[in-house]
Amino acid sequence: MQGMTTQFKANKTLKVKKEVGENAPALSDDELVVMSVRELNTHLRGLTKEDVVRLKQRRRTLKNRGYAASCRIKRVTQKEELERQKQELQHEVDKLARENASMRLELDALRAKYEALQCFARTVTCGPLSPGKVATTSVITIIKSTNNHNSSPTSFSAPS
Amino acid sequence: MQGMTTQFKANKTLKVKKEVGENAPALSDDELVVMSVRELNTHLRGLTKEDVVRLKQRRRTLKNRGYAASCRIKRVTQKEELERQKQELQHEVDKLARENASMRLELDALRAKYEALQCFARTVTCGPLSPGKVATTSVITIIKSTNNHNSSPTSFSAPS
DNA sequence: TTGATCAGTCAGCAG
DNA sequence: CTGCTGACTGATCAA
Repeated sequence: MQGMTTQFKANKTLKVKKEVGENAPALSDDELVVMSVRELNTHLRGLTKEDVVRLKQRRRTLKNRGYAASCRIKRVTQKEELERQKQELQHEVDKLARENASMRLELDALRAKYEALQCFARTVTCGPLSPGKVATTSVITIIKSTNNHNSSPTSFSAPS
Repeated sequence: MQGMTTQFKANKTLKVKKEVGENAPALSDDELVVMSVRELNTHLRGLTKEDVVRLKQRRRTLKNRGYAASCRIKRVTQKEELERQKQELQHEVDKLARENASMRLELDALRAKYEALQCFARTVTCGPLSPGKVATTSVITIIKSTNNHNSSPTSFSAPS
C-alpha cells in the first residue's frame, strides 16, 4: 500500500547515482533493498568510491524506510491485540457474573427449602410425638451445624 | 525534556532571520512558538517579505515539533490506559471466579445437607410411625419439587 | 551490519 | 490557521 510513494522523497537527496558507468541497468528502487550485500558488490564493479558510498547509503535509507513501516504496523497490531484481549476479558466477566447471579438464586432457593424442611424436621422430632426414634442423630447434627452456615450470608452480598 | 534540542536542527534551514532591522532582540527559539499571531506581527515591522515568510515557516515547524511530541505522548498514554483497563478486568475475573468457586462449594454442601435431611424426612413421614401428621404437606411439596432442581446439576459444571 | 525505535520534518486532512 | 497524524529520515541502541 506504500509502493507508489517510495520514490519521490528519495529523489530529494539522492537524484543521480548511476548511468555514469558502462554496465549497470541503473538499478533504482526496490531492487536495491532486496539485494544481498554480496549481490550488491557485484553491481559495484566500475564505480567511483563516492558512488559506492552513495549507493550503500541509499540502500540503508531504503531499509530504514521498511523498518519504520514495520514499526508502525507492529504498533497498530499490538494495539488491536490489546483491545481484543480486553474484549475477551469483558466477555468472561459477563459470563462469570451471569453464572454468579444464577448460582446465588439457586443458593437462596435451596436455603429457603432447606430451612422449611429443617423447620418441619424440628416439629417432627421435638414435637408432640416420637422425641427420639430412628436416625434422629443425623438430623440433630444437621440442625446444629446450620448455625455455622447461616452466619455467613453476607459473604456474597457485596459484589461491588 | 526536549528543551535543549530545539535549536540545532532549526538552524540548518533558517540561519539568519533577524538583526537586519533596527529593533528586535533577535527573537529566536521557544519565544516564537509561544507567541500569538498578533504578537508575532508586532515583531514583523521592518522585515523583508521573504524574511516574514521564513519566520512564519519556522514558527510552523516549531509548532509541528510540539504537535509530534503531543501525538507520541498521547499514543503511549492510550496504550497504558488500555493495559490498565485490561488488568482491571483481569482482577474482576479473578474475583468473580473466586466468588463462583466459593458459592459452588457452599451450594454443594447445602445440597448434601438438604438431601440428608430430606432422606430423614422421608423416613419419618413414610416410615413405620405417623404416616400423616402435622405439616406433612409442605414436606411433600418440597420433596416433589426436588426432582425439578436435581435435574439441573450440569448448569455450572462446565466453567470452561 | 541489521533491525528497531525515537525525535524531528513535511504532507495533507479536519475543524 | 491550528492541531493532528502518517510516512520518511537520520541518529542511536542492541544483538
